[in-house]
Amino acid sequence: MNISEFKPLIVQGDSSLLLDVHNPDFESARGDITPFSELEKSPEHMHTYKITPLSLWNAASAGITHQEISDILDNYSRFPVPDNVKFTIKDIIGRYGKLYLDKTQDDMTLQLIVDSDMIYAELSAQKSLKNLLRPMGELIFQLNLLDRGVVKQELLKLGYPVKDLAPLKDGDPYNFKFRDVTLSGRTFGIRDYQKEACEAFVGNNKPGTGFGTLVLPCGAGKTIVGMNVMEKLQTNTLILTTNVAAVHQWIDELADKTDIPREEIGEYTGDRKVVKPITVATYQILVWRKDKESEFPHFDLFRTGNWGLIIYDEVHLLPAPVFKVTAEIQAVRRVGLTATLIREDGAEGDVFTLVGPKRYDVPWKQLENKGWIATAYCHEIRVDIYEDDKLKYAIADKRKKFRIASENPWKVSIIKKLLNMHKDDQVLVIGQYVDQLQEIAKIIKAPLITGKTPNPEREVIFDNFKKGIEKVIVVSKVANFAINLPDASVAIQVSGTFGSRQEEAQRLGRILRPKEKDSFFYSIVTRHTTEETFAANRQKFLTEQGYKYNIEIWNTKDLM
DNA sequence: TAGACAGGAA
DNA sequence: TGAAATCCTGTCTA
Repeated sequence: MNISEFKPLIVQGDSSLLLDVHNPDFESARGDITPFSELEKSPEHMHTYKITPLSLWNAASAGITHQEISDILDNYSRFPVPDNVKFTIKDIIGRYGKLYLDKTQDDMTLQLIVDSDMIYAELSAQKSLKNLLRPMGELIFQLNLLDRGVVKQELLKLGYPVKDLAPLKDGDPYNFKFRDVTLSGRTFGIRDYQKEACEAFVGNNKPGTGFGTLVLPCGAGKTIVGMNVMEKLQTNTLILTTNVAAVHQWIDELADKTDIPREEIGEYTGDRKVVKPITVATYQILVWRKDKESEFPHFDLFRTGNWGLIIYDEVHLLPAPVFKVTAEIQAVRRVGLTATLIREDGAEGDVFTLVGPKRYDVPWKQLENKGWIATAYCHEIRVDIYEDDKLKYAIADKRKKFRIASENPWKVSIIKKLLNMHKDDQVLVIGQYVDQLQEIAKIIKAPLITGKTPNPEREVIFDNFKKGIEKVIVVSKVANFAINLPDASVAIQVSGTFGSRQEEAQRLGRILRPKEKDSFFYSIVTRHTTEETFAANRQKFLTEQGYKYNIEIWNTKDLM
């Protein structure tokens, strides 16, 4: 028998990759292929990855060559890698850098340089580019400075990623230093991977660097990485976040760990509109407008202030109108921070072109191995549908079905059992429907926090939880947003959004912080219902990060 | 000046 | 596919 029959990977002609989960080389193969492919399906025996143009260009922008990718595939492939796959990889990777943007003599235009007559002809004939690109001959197009982002977007749609070498403008300088000892009295140091992420972004100021996206797990200190970038660039910075609590957290962290005086940090939100050399704003205030027809009154924030750097926190949530402004201001250095580049609206391409390609990514497992985040065990518990719901389920439409399955009363019994197993741990019970959570909270006698819970009340509950007076709290979708939610080591998910991968990632992230202790993540799902399918989709992201879901079927007889 | 709350948005 | 949370503005009250 040929030894290659035992290799873990099957490369198919349609650029999909099948990876054998039970193979001894599974882990190393997964680590090697994720930089240039995306996980599509992760059932128990075979995982499917897909090589897409975007995944290849992200790899290319990180400096991976087509030869390296082919070698990785050859190395793990059970059968000879189809020639057309290798050819496609070479072709697509080769497109990265074929087109590039550069400066011209004057300040109002840029030039797009292509490397072949064919592409020149193709782009000249493109309707969508007619008003944007002016053919100048000798493989050069001219474009207006303001169209820089739109042109890049259009070209990506046509399958040509543009390498942007046109110079970035410098903002006003702003000098500050990190503190050795923080205001709160802790010694402060930047971790190795945080430094690496920062360096991958800054790129020694070479042309084609100074914009990009950094992917780091929840709890890995994205704020620190952002501040590190600021410290390298020493310039006026605009920081954009998803909510006011995050705005305050950025301000507190900056005041705590750098010598920037508080009065030089501006808060630009619904409450306060203060612009300072360092300004933190929400996305929502930027996209606010009176009605659909009027202008965005707060967009001026981008143009005033002479920013040398814009930080897009949680870039996977960046709203569509902000992409538009970002397209306009392509000359400003910008960094996107996120735990996952997946967008449920599929706008990854816009992030790639307008904010910038992925420059850095660490698998969660790697940080776990190094001890920066807790070791987590994930379990999916499947239980039968409640007898009384069977008929209702059968005749319900799709959305009702999901709700009935989500609110399966057996789940409460399972929660009780799990709480018994984790008597000494701090536990979060997380769910999607307030009605269901109210009932659970009543039965297990634990406090409930939903969006309606007033802030002072939340504080009290959080405080009791931190002190250990309260061992369990029940939380609704606030768990996805509230950054002041205390650390726990066990999370029980009773229901979740229709297959949202980033939600699952967020929720697991909730229990990764207490690193001295192992963490447990339970997801309770009703058997043989639509909930199973959505749960499988939710888990994809975590599977990609190397987490293994233990699937258990719990018998209802044991729950009575 | 601060807060509480309603209403609309995405 | 739907429910829930959040944000911003404007208005009212003290």
